Amino acid sequence: MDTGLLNEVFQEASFSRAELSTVGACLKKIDLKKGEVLLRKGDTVAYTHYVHRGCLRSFVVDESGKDHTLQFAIKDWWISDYTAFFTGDAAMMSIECIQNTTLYRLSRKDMEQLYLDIPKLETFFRKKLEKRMAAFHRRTLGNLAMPAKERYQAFVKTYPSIEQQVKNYHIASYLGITTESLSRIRKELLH
Amino acid sequence: MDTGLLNEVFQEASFSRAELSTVGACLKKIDLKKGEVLLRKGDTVAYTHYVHRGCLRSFVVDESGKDHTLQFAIKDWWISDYTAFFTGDAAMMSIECIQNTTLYRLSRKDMEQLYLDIPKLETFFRKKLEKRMAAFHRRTLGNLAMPAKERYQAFVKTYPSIEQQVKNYHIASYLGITTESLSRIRKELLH
DNA sequence: CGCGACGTTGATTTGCCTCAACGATTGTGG
DNA sequence: CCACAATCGTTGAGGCAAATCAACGTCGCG
Repeated sequence: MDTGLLNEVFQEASFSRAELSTVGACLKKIDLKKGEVLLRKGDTVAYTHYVHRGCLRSFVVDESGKDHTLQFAIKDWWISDYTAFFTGDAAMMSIECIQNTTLYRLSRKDMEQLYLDIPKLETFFRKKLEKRMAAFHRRTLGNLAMPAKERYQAFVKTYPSIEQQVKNYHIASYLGITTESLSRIRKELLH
Repeated sequence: MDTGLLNEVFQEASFSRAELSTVGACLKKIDLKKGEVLLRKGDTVAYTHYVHRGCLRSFVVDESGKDHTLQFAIKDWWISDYTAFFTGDAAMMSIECIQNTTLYRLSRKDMEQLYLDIPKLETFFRKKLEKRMAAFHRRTLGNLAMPAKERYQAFVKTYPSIEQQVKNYHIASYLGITTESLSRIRKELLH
């Protein structure tokens, strides 16, 4: 992995050239086409993934067949089923590509070792995780509190770049409404 | 704190008598009456609490004044705003007693020190936290996927002892419905 | 060109909420 | 220990947001 890309991945932290190269040796590039599945519900989760290009979504399908998008991940995001990644349990969600995507994956095992070699890295990932948890928490509370129109507006405001990249039915599935309802909400918002 | 109680608190783990007494020295007993507030939204969170007797709930109030119960805690549970407890941010939720309650509290500072003295304790709490996160995750997914009647049935099945202890309006607030709706759901479930 | 995937629109239904009234239960002061 | 109030739970009527069902426009692509 080249230095420029590594600087991009870890831009927020300040790692030495040597540290970056240690980490870089553990990252493996993965190319996936639109529609390909990165993680299937029930799998054990050995990796977390940095998104360099493209877009993915994590989702669950309930008993009645309805599809619920939990998160999108675009450039510069990390994605995995973190509960399963850390506990070793089977994945509760699936992850698929909704565009052609380039990832760099990092295994749990390498991560443990890197934590020992480069303590700063543990802080880096802990902060990522805390941010993710807080975001998930906010989203959950938002879902409890807000009607669909406001949830949509909040989504557009928070993730403008995602809103432009993904299909309507994925946004609807993220908001927990049907494509028809989303269509009507959008119409209404054009005055 | 007496040995019997300490054995109860840490029953799942196997700590030596000396270790238990080290931990015990950091736990402080707190008695609270029904209605008293343990943690207020916006507070910084210095403690986590073991519930020895009674019942509490964590909750948020949204802009329209609606009350949303996030979790109940009865005997043998630990409760705090863990996101805030770990990050040092202001609490996003409040916690109040819904029965007269006896707690044992542990400060973040003592916890850090105990982790150094008794590494096994870190594992003990990490597992607690992972279980809590997974439960919260499942609940969130359940809320997305299930109608109110099924959410209620799932709640009764998962937490039968809580269902018997708390008021209907707290259960309704946990399920995200009104007391009227809960009343009607219950009626329907009696064939 | 024609087919499939996607988005929109309309008509109808449904689950839950709101508002309002009324029993039941609990608690408290006389 | 009773009386009365407050709290809590139930029931009914009416309304609304979003779902469902169904049909139709549009775009991209073999």
